Amino acid sequence: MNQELCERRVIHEDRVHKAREHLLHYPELDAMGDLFKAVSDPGRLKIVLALAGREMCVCDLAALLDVTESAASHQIRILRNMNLVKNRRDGQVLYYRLVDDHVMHLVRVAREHVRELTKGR
Amino acid sequence: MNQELCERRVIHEDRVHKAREHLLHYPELDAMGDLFKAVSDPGRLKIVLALAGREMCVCDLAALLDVTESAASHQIRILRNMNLVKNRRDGQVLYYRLVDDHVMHLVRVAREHVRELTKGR
DNA sequence: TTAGTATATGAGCATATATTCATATAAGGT
DNA sequence: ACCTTATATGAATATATGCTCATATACTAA
Repeated sequence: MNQELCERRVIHEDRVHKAREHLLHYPELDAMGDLFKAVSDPGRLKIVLALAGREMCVCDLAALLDVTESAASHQIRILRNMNLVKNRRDGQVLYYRLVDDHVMHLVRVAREHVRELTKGR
Repeated sequence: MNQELCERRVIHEDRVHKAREHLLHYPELDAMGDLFKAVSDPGRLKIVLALAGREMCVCDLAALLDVTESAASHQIRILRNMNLVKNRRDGQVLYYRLVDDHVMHLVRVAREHVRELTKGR
C-alpha cells in the first residue's frame, strides 16, 4: 500500500517485509486484541471465572467483586458486547453465564503460561 | 476475611460463596490479567506475531508498526518486563525474539475464538 | 396505577496508558 | 578522543479506561 518504509531507517528490510506478510495471516488481529483486553481487567477476569459453571446475577457479581452494582453492570456490559457472556431473564433478575467455553480455554492457557513463568522465582 | 457481604444486597449468597472459593484456585489471577494486557495492545500483539519465527531489531519493529523507534522501544519494554521477549546484542544492534512459544499458543487460541465468534456474522 | 426491585446507561471525574520529545547510554568507526 | 548509530528512558501530553452518581428501563407486587 504505502511506501513510507523508504523514509525510514531499516536495518533488515527483508525481515520487515516477511513479518508484514506474516501479519496478513492475522486479519482478526484487532479483534484478538479486544478479546485480550476484555479479560485483562482483574474484575472482568473474576467475572469470567465466576461464571464458569455457575449462573450469577449482577448483584451477586457486585458482591463477589466488592464493587457497586453499577460498576459490575458496566464491566459485564463489556463482556456482553464482546459476546463472552449472555443473560437469561427470570422475572426481575438477569442471570449471566458464559456463551461457551472458548474463554475458559484461553484462561487455562494463560494460567499455564503464568505458572511456567513464575516457576523459577 | 471481611464480612461486608452482610451490608450488601445479595440474592444468591451460596453462589457468591462458591464463586469466591472457585477464585481461590486462581491465585495467579492478577498475573494472568497482566499477561492478557500485554498482548491486548495491537502494536504489542503485532510485535509478538512478528517475532514468531524471526529475530528483529527495534528499528525493524518501528518500521513494521509505522511508529517511532522510541514508541517501539517503550512497547517492547513492556513485553520484556513481562518476560515474553528477550534480546541478544550483536554490536550496536539488539535482536529481539520470543522467550518461548507459550505466548503464541495463547495467540492461536485467541484467534480460534475470534474466528468462531465472527463465523456467523 | 403506584411503589419497589434489578439492572442499564450517560455524564463527569480520576487514573492508566501510549505516544512524543529530549536526553542518556552503549557500542562501533575514524 | 570524537562522532555516529542503536536503543533506552524520563517527563509531558493526549487519549482510554473504570468508577461514581444520577437517572432510565423492565419487571413485579400491591
